[in-house]
Amino acid sequence: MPDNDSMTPARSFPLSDAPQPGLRERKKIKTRTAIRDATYALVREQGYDATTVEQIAERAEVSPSTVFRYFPTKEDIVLTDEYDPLLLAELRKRPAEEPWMDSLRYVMHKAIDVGLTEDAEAIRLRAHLMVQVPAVRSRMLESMSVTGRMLSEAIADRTGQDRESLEVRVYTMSLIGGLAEISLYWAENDFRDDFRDLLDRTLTVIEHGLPTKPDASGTE
Amino acid sequence: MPDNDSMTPARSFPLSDAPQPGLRERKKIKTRTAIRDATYALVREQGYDATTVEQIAERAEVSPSTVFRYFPTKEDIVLTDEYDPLLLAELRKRPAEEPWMDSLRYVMHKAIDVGLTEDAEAIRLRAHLMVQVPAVRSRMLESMSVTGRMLSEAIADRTGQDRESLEVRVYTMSLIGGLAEISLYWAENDFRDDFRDLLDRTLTVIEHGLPTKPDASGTE
DNA sequence: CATGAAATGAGAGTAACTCTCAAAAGGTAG
DNA sequence: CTACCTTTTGAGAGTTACTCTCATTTCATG
Repeated sequence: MPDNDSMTPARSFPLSDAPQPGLRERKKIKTRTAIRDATYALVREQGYDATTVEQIAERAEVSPSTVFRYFPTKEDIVLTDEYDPLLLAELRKRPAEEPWMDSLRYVMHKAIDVGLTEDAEAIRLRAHLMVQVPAVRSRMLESMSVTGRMLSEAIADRTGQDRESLEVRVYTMSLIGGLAEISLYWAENDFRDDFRDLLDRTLTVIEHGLPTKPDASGTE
Repeated sequence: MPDNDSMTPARSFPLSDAPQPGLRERKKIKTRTAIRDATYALVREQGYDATTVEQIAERAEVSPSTVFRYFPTKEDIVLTDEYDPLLLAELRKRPAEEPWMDSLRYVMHKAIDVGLTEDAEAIRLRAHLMVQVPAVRSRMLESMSVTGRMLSEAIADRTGQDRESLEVRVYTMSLIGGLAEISLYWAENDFRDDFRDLLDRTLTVIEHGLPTKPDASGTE
């Protein structure tokens, strides 16, 4: 642990219930963030492919075995986060009368605000790697589709559909696909756009489809 | 059934322009299909993970090096096909007045009809692997998103949007995500459904969004 | 402090790739 | 058919992500 925990500042809300369950658990969290921080640093220095797990282990001061004990794949070290369950919880908290899309918009905005203020650098790096490293992009899509499965349960409940219906599954995955594309677009355009704007435009497209003619009254 | 070309029957239309450019090219095609057929056979016998590239090479009677020369990754052996450019071409052939969704529906139907009569077994195996092997699923999404990039150009042209606009990209990827989900749904339900029905229902969802209430008048 | 459980490290092993270079086969001109 | 050039192939060594096992260390608890 050469430097401080700059990458993971104090959270404004708890991610799990138990605050300080014991020395063992605290150490595990420390190891986890140490591995992640080491990875981020090395990737920034050398790039993703040039960074080996051995190097990561060395800098994080753990053994390579331990790295794989904490993260199933190298890609997971970069892109795992803990926002998903949080997002789901927030979503279920929204009033049932609220139009579904409004709920989604609200929750996504909130998630972005939190993420962008807390882990701005990490989020950009992640989006950047998504563009550049196919393996990371793949894993991201995979991970998002897992999120999607949970999301589809929430959507099914809200819209009164069967959870396993094709319609819900397709709708959710199309949502996920669209959301994934935001990050790529954002990173490819050097993070110039406001992520919130991109999100709003994306949700509008998914809600209403493509405008048939180029829209001159848009935000851009 | 080990040897003949049962896996790749005579095509009802040409995939590339040059028919018989020479012995060299013909041999390459033969090697390519030999590797693919060997892979399919081995995967059916032992499963995907248990099948090594060495075994594939042995059965295809080539060296492991050659396998990697023809396919960049093991997953690509399973899921590479040549339908994409075909599909794009068909799409551009549709009359410009035709509503966009109708064009897409028509072309996808055609692709499914062709694929399902020519490579029915292979397509099922592929869908099955998509469900079971994460690496294959990831690679499929990746490959579909490449297709998506081409698709988005066609969509952009047809709808009069900029090719690089966020809207087109998001729309395309949401389409891709939805389409990918069909295969998963189909395979998870043991191929009981008619793929064409699933496709129609999927396109309807993408076009009109989720029905707010479970629809009793549907096809099911 | 002692005892049990969990986490770690060390090391061997697998398999998907990558790179290099020499041999073989296809294509072409005399 | 022979000679020559180009493309393709095979052999082999090397890298790295990832797995498994087992002994050792570290925390928790009575």
